[in-house]
Amino acid sequence: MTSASSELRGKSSASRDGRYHHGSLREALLLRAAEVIEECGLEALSLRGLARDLGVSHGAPNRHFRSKEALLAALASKGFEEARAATLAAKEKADPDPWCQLNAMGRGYLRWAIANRTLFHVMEHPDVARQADPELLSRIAATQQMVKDAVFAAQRAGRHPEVDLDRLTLFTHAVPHGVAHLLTNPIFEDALEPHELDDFVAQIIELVVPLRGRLHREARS
Amino acid sequence: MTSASSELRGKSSASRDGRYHHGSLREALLLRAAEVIEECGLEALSLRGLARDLGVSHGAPNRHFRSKEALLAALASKGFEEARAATLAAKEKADPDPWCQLNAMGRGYLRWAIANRTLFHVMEHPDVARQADPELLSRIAATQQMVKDAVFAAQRAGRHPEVDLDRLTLFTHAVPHGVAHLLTNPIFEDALEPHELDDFVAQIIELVVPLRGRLHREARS
DNA sequence: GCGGGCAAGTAGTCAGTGTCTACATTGAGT
DNA sequence: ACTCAATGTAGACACTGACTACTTGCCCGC
Repeated sequence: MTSASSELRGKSSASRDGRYHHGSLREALLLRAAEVIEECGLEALSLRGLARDLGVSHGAPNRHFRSKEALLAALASKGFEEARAATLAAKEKADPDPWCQLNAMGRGYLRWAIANRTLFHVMEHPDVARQADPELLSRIAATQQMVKDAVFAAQRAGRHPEVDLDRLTLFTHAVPHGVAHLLTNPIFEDALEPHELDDFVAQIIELVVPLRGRLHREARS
Repeated sequence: MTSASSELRGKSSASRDGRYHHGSLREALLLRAAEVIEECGLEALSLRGLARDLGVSHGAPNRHFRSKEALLAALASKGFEEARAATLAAKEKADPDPWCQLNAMGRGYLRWAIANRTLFHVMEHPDVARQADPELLSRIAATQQMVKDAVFAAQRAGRHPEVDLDRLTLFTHAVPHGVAHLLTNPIFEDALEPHELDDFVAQIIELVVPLRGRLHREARS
């Protein structure tokens, strides 16, 4: 197992100049961790490497995260919160029609995931899910509920009334989720030009929550 | 980081009795690795732990896998092959109508993923994708091509003729993929009763490749 | 203002890990 | 029978996560 971070890449951000206390080590750790994962992969992440990069002693991270998994859980928690916020923001910018809102949410979620692939992958890491961090769990539950509510509203407005709500929610959630997963996987070389991203996302989501024929004025996001 | 395997759980299968050569260490390693990941998580997997469980010295696994990642890649490769086989088998059992075939493939893939969640997760592990094992890559390409061909056939038979083939393929692939991902994640307690699995899978896939109104006699699988 | 208490950083240690060596054992083919 | 490549062994090295006891410095009540 290689050592990751510090030697492989120039210690990115500042090795706090002399001060005994870092000031915001917790946030710095999370930030740097995301960088390292992005560049070197999840297995290459090490608490000691992070400590080196930030110019603190190897034990310092333990003051903020009981374990490596706890750090990952915090990262994942941050990711769920950001994803939820992005999805919610997209919803609120959209037309009040439930179909439009659900469509906008799908696009918002998918765009966020593509733009934040590292967090997205950490969120889905099975080892993260395995531990029951209460903050993490509550944020996940909040995301789930948000999706379910929107799916319910759209269902009342005529979208697949014949299907059980939970199943419909799962399906609806799964599409942007799965697409993001396939797209952000290094296996599938992401031949996705930035300029066609909006169009791409819109067309994919249109397959799940079709807006064709519906009113179509919605705020740009 | 805890030590994983051996102490936590009784060494499952045989510590080869005295023989110097194990006989089929490679396969045994892959099998045991899947067990350990299933029970203790991916991070808890260790080559030394596997060696202990199988009763060989700590260096033996290196004869078969250059690195831990190589072992994971082999596991993933096996997963892609199995998934492809399961999907293809489902296709060939189905009615020759392209819609029916695509629908059957989706159900076959989803059922396989639910039944083999461990392999499924390894296949998607970003660190696995990061390394370019040629066997792995070719199997992934084969899977992709299989899906694309089936989507193409269904498109010629009238399914979403307005959408670009690559995008439609991505969407079609993403649904069972995403659903399996959400379902097999320990976060969402899988309140999926085995007896309702077939019905559940069918209803989800029906949302992607609707068969309603089409001929509906197909072999049970 | 000052002194105690406590959060945050340090340094050392320990078991466990991946990966590399050099060496030992086997079995298959000539 | 003899070779030789494949496979397993044993030891070493640098690294890791996690624990400990110790140090530093900031904040708050007096």
